[in-house]
Amino acid sequence: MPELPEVETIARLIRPRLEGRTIEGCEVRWTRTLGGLSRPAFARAVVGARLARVWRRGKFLVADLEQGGRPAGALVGHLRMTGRVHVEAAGFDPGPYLKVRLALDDGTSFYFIDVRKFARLCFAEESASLLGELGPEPLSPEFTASWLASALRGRRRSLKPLLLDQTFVAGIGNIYADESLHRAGLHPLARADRVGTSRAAVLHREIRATLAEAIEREGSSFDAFYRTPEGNPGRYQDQFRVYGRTGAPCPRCSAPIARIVVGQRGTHLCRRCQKR
DNA sequence: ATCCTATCCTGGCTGC
DNA sequence: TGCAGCCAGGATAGGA
Repeated sequence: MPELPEVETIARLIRPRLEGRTIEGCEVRWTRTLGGLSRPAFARAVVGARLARVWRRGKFLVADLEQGGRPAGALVGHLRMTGRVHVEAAGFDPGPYLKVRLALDDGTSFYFIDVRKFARLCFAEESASLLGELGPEPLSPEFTASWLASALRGRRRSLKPLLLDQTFVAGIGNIYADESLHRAGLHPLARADRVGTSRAAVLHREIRATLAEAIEREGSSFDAFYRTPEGNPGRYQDQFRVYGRTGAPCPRCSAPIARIVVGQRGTHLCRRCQKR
């Protein structure tokens, strides 16, 4: 699923193709993708706007818009599980799952594609209203070991649901939660407030290392869904220590990787390396 | 505060 | 080979 490293990869690849472009037209094939706005209202808001800046927050892709040099709202995209993004010249075949196409002033188009219809591409006057209450960016300076240690201290939840909670920390999904917890030697069901300061520091370090390495490899493509905007799969799935490796040997101790369900999510761990 | 369940969707897998 | 049924999963909403 597109999590922080995949969305960051996408943002980096489409940024140079989008920034400075003006939207000249739009085609909406599935209204619900717009998250509540009607097609005409969406078209009125975005057509004629200039894509001033493309950035990422958590798992959200954001494009700040301008009209006549003044701020004019933002496009906020979330790929959920099967969303994909392309910026391509005329003649590109987006396939049967195209949801929204934005025609740009250089003849290319921005394609928003989604098989399962969960992904969203929304317009808002203020991007913050769609981003909600997100926790800190795990790769930013404000996400420190001491912040994490004290944030964990106040929570009684299990570690994994907490890491998946976007209001706690932004951008971590099922894959990188499992990978980070294994690397930190922490059990997904361990209670947050029982993780000590030194263990919290290890978790902090491993979350950042996992995300940074995944970005370096342009994310993970463990199924047919995630591709970069250039159509390439990521390369981090080859580095998975636990995710999707049920029964395979733990890379650290060779015990078989177990699969349990935590908060309705498939969860992978090594019972020997990750004690409660 | 935290947990649980349902909802949204469809390709792909399993079992017969 | 065909087909029914189940499953995954990010976010959110509603109930316990």
